[in-house]
Amino acid sequence: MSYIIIPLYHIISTMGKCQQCIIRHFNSFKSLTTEELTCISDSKTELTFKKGQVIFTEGSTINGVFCVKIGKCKLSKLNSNGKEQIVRFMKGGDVLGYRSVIANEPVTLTVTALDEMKACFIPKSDIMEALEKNPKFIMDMMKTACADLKEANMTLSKMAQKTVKQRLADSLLFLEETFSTNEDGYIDIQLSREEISSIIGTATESAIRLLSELKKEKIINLKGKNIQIINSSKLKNISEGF
Amino acid sequence: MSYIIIPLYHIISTMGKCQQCIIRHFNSFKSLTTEELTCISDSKTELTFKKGQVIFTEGSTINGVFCVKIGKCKLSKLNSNGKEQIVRFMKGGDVLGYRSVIANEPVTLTVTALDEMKACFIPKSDIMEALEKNPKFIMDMMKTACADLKEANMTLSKMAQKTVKQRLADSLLFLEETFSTNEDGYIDIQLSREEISSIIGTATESAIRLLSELKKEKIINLKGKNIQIINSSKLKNISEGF
DNA sequence: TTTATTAGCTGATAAAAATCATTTATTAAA
DNA sequence: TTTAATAAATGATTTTTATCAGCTAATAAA
Repeated sequence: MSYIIIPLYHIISTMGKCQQCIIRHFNSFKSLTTEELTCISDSKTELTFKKGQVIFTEGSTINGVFCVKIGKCKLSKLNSNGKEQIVRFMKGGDVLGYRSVIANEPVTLTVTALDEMKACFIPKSDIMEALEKNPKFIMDMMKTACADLKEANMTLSKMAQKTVKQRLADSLLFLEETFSTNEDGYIDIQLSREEISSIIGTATESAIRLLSELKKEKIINLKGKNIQIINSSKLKNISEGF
Repeated sequence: MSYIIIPLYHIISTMGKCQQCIIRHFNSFKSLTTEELTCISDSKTELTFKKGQVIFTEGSTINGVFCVKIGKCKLSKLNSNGKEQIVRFMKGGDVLGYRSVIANEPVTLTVTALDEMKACFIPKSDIMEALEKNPKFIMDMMKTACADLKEANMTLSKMAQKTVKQRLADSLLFLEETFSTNEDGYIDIQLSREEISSIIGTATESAIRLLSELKKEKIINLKGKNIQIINSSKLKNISEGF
């Protein structure tokens, strides 16, 4: 069993207080009492991760959860053939690693930063204590788990039943919905063609070909790694198989 | 929003007490106090479902959970193309509908009995009260949700990365592991070829063809709807892509 | 700046899987 | 039991998708 080692250079000297943190209002941590927040604030570690940096690897034991403040990351699984499968994304407000901490098991997914990320590492003991003592907190966490489960089931049935083109259309709509667009209208996430193919579970060449097709049909616009959805209703139709 | 209607004829006159029920030791209900069990026992409804009977449909609102005592059922989703996707199976000991009750949302899956089923319907109010008052119970439920989430993520990555043949091999191994074999060595679940294709997300003809192939290669044995795994290590190899 | 390396793209071909058509079993109904 | 309906099986064909090969563009290193 491997352990995660957090290098010292990640620890930022400028630590904020959890009590003043806005991010917590977007997740289960909103249910924590002032007392609990103070306790967590004292024991938390503020971390930064560079683009491409691995936060933890499949099989590792993590001794706490990561509350994502800013940035985006991918949660993926390495298959027996060596190909990566992206299972989901996380961004500011999401709590990383709660499943492993609650189940008291090693993590089953590898998490990699997709851009400059800031996250707070909160020790397992603090989380478990809050879960045991604060009924509102555990209920909130439970709802998060239920929402994640629903999402996973939906993705599963989409994956199994849709063609590659349908899945690509669906994923592009999902990415826009999840990460919004920047001032230029491009989806606010930068993914390589290989990563896009890892979301939809296809060969990189197929993903590239289908993206070019969608561009030719003027449904999307491509500019390097930037993707803009021009005709989202057409994309929705493709995703539904029409 | 549609509601579930439970016909009277389902209600069995011979109601057992939850306190004496063995099934509860296999799920979160083991954490309930005698007092809580008595309360649930008084308000529960014992139901039977015939093979093929729909327990609830995608989009319905359920006002409680189903504690499966005996029998098997499939949880599926109807896709836009009209094809069914089986997301998971449940059997004795499993709790059906907890996600919907906790999230306070309509169910997202359709549940259909695969054989003669017996289940206890426990009203939402009782479940919610127990969750709020019994920290051990909510923690147990939480662990169930986490286990389900882990499983869903694993299935997702398998679905996306494996070929149809690999998925079939994987599913057969999963079915044997989940439902064991009967005295004749056949997997103890009866599924139509269409249902098998709905697990792996493929055309029925493809599933049939690959099953025949596996039979020809003496890896499995087929006798109507009964399937026997003869060479599970070979099947494992196929599943892994070797 | 030049060179090396990686990522992205495109065509050709092979392999996998879906669809259509037909036949044969199996099960349900008359 | 006979007939009808449904499920399972198989062949032929088409479509989809993966793989291989080669090329260009973009990025990183010297």
